[in-house]
Amino acid sequence: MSTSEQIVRAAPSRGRRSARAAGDERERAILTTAERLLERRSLAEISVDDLAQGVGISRSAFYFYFPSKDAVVLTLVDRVVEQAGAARDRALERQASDPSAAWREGIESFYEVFGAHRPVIRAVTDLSATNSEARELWSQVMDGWVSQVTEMIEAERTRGAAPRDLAARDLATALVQMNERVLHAIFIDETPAVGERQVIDTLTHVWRSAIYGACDER
Amino acid sequence: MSTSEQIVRAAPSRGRRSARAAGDERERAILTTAERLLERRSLAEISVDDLAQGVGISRSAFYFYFPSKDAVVLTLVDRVVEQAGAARDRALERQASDPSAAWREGIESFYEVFGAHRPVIRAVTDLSATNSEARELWSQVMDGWVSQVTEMIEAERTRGAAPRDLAARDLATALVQMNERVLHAIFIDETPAVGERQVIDTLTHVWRSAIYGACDER
DNA sequence: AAGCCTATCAACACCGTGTCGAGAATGCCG
DNA sequence: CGGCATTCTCGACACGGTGTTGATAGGCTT
Repeated sequence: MSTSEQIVRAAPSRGRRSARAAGDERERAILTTAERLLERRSLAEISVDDLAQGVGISRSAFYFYFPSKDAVVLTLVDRVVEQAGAARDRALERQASDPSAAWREGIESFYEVFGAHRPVIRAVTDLSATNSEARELWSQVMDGWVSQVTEMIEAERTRGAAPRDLAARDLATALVQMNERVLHAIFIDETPAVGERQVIDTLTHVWRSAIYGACDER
Repeated sequence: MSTSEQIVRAAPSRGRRSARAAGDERERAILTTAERLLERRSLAEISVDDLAQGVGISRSAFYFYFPSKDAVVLTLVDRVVEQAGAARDRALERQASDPSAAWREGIESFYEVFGAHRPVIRAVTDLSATNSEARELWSQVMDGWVSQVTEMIEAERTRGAAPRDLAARDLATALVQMNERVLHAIFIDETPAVGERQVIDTLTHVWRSAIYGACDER
């Protein structure tokens, strides 16, 4: 806890050109408005004008703060990405002490990070249809999870607890993508979808059996 | 010439208002043009004008044949859906004779149906971001697969070959969605993605172990 | 007061969509 | 043949959304 970040990450620069100003408030207001609107409507149904009106400025004033609607979403996503990274690291630490429980906990954090920001998740996947930056950002997130899981699988194999039939990375990729897809379906109320009450059990079962189960018959 | 199909299938009606005409040819030309263009560019990068020019008619003439760009894609998808249904039924028949081989074969047909129409698949997922009809159509396809797989799992359980830990339908949903996501990633060259050579093995392994493996520890 | 940022907006140019009404082209029937 | 309907095509328009630009206002510094 006690996150004492004094230096703001010089990072992405998706927002306004210059830093520092009273209008920082406006910038944040745009972000929260976007998140609020995304709870009710899909990204495609939200115009720059909606965003501007939601904050009480004109459409063109919006462009002072963000170069486009997409940039707003990407900024929102950046935050979630950061949280996802933290959750991932926490899950890794846990593995050292209790490998068997780690899978379920990893899946749970996946669920929580995604679930806490459903509108943002929905927006970034929608955006990925048209925006390559969104695709790259998201694939970076996925890649982080996959690498993590690959390492974890390999650790279990080294320990002698898991068989070596498949390339660990392929297996990890399939499992992580399953989680993404299954949770996404739940969060946007698709049908068919796994029941939300059972989702953790279901995913955990598939993970465990796939990782520890031998590949008897080819 | 001599096109002697007098009764056109009363089917989907996505296309032109009236039936019957020499312009049937044009309608088909639009569809093949769309499929061709989708091989190079994403749906968002294709305008109605591109489609019209590709066929050699004016943009407004296009609207005589289809009410919108989306309708063209949906028509294309209808075909694939039909093929998917056929592949699905074939897989089911196979199960009766050899339950153990059926899983792999089912996954292979999934792979083939998807793979044979990559541009169309890409288009319908992109379209789902903005078009509810696309979402419904696709979820119908998924639901078909899930129901099929649920039955197959239950058959194996009745036979005493598979344990009953999880709700069969939840498990089936997770597995089918995994396939969708994993194959989709491969087909649109995402990273991370499972290696295309190993994908059938990887997916089959996860399916088998999840279906036949007991859920030892909760 | 002069000058410089920050912030705001109206007006404009642009692009893609979908509609409408005015006709060609084609074919059928009397 | 000539008249009429259906099929098809197009130019012109209205609309809605995006992103840019140039003019301007207010505040803070020096």
